[in-house]
Amino acid sequence: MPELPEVETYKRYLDGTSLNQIIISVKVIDNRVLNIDESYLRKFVIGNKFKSSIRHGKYLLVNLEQDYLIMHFGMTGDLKYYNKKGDEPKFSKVIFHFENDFNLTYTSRRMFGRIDIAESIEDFIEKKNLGPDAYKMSLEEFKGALKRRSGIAKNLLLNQSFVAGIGNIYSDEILFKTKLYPKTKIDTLDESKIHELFTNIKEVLQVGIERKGDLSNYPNHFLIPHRKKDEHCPICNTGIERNEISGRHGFYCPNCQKKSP
DNA sequence: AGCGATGTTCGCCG
DNA sequence: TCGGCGAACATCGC
Repeated sequence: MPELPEVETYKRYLDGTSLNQIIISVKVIDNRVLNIDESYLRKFVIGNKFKSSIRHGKYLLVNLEQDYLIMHFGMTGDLKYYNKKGDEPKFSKVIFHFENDFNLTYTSRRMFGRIDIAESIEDFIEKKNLGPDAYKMSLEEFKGALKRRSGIAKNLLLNQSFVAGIGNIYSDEILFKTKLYPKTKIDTLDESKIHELFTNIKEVLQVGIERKGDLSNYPNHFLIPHRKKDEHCPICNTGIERNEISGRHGFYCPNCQKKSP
């Protein structure tokens, strides 16, 4: 489920369950989710503790004593903390077993997520070429990220090198709230629209985090409950349209989100 | 039973 | 060089 609000929810879940316990063992059920050798993962993790965690974009970086365990969740990743042996969740791929006999499992159905090790946050962000975190960035950072950028608004929001954390669903929601046609060229926006876009990125993600990334029960005036065929805009009742940009399909209101800004 | 899916990456092309 | 595009990855629920 993971865009930024979901990953933030996973972070808080991990922080609330799994910190400061010695990791006794690691069970790798499917090593395709590992970017590193199994033995290398063990070497860094076993006998260590998760000290704290940081989320950058859709990545969760868990601080070991020195290094970082990096988790990315792809489209179907999740974390579960559980005790009983029989409770091992479906799609578990890597399980961290703690001294108190509880386990934290990283699950992935479609195998798009990855687990990695990094020596520092800065190295990792640089290696992945990630932009500033969409939720934590300042207006100045956002404006900095926009410098020398062109292209259409939807693609830019999805581009993790521009700003990290926004995915397909939240990009649609942000564009909807800002009343921007998804293919609006970003360099045509004036200062006040840029500011509005920034504010809406924050507000939409804030709501997402408050709702723990659960998309199933959003207020009606959001686009999220209307992301399907034959739905109507909750603001103006125009039929919601669907288009495809760079292989992702998105939804928008052709009346609220007019082509020329 | 086929289609589609909240992500990333890579190669191609303009 | 950059941006847009499409494919590839892999799996399962609807």
